[in-house]
Amino acid sequence: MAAPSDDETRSPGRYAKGIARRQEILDKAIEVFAKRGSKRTSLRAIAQEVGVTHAALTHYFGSLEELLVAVYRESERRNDTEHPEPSGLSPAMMMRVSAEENRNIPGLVQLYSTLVASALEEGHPAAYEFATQRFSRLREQMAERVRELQASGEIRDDLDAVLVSSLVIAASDGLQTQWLLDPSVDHEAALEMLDALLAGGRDSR
Amino acid sequence: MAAPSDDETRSPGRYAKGIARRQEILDKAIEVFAKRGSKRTSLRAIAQEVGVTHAALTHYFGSLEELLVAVYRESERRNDTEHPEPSGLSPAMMMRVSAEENRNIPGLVQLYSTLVASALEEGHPAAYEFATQRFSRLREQMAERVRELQASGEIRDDLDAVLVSSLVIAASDGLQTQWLLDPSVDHEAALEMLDALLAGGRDSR
DNA sequence: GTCTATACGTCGATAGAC
DNA sequence: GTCTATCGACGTATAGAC
Repeated sequence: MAAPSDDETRSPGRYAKGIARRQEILDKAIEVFAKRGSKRTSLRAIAQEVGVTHAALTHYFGSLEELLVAVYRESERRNDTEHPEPSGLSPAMMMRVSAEENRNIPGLVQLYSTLVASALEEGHPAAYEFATQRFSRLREQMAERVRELQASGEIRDDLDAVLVSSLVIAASDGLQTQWLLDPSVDHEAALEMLDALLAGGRDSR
Repeated sequence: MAAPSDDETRSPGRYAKGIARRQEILDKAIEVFAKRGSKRTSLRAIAQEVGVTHAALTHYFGSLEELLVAVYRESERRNDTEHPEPSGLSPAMMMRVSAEENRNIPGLVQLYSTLVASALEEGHPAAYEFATQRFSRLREQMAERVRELQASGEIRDDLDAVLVSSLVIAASDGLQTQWLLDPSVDHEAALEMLDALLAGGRDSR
């Protein structure tokens, strides 16, 4: 929220040429991820498809993990700008909409899971920073929305907004995992049920 | 559920000697995981601390991933036998109790996340089988418990038991992740809130 | 400033000796 | 049944061409 608009932590300088080239490489890297599934995520494989040497990737991104974070962040940013989120959504539907968009890009959901899992281990600062920032930003946004809906009576006002946010985000992430492993898991219905519970209605399904 | 009591998919034979040796190595591998954190999970590092060559580990377990699955399964099995789950728990509390026990073993939660993330990618059959089995077994157990509590009036009977189970498991997993990354996330309170919502009470917190 | 070429150490896996 | 030896691939680091 307080962060500047773009990620400049590893840009080779603030000159237009370098930034443009970095962006160009990042674009191609995203294409590679979108085209292939979750396979072939090694530095050398990405470099080969992008058309450069693997050393060029580390030159611009510092490490494989930072490249992966950049790919995910940029993909998410594009989703947000190309498909701006409709307003007035319930908490669970907010998560559901963005999750559906991510799912259109093959490999992106796997990339997200990999980054979060890496963040939990020691020695992965880039993944850790990505995951903590993502969750805290998401919780803030969601909590604000929850408070609005509590004010308008659409969510029970006896619930802590931050707790509700953590719960909804957790449910969305976890349900997506279960659904990917077993498509018979109806994650959409489960999120709708959660929404109904938060609203306090008895007519949930 | 229908599976035999032990995992024999990669045992070097059904002779007592080989199985005993495998178990012995597995015991030491678990000690290594319990002692260290999530670090040093390479085949060679584990082998060194166990006191064998890395080739010996692949001989008994086939691959690193299968060894990791065996370590997690055995740890979970010991938890279940040493600390049998109290009966009469609510769904969210069931997850909370077992999660707390897992958290006592350093590195086990990270191992779980790594296995699930691997399961989502192609080319990780051992992790995939582990994750799908775990989730489906957990959902079955939990759904049965939910139905009991619905019969006794402690959970709203207008909710689908399987959906509730998926939701509770997802919330538990996701909240644990958020809590590990940011301990200010009160995952216990969030799970209690979910329990209260499922019960239909307005006096949740 | 960009990028290639190259080398280093480690990885998981495998083959074959004992 | 367990070892040594070896393989190809990995991420990373560095030197130097342009």
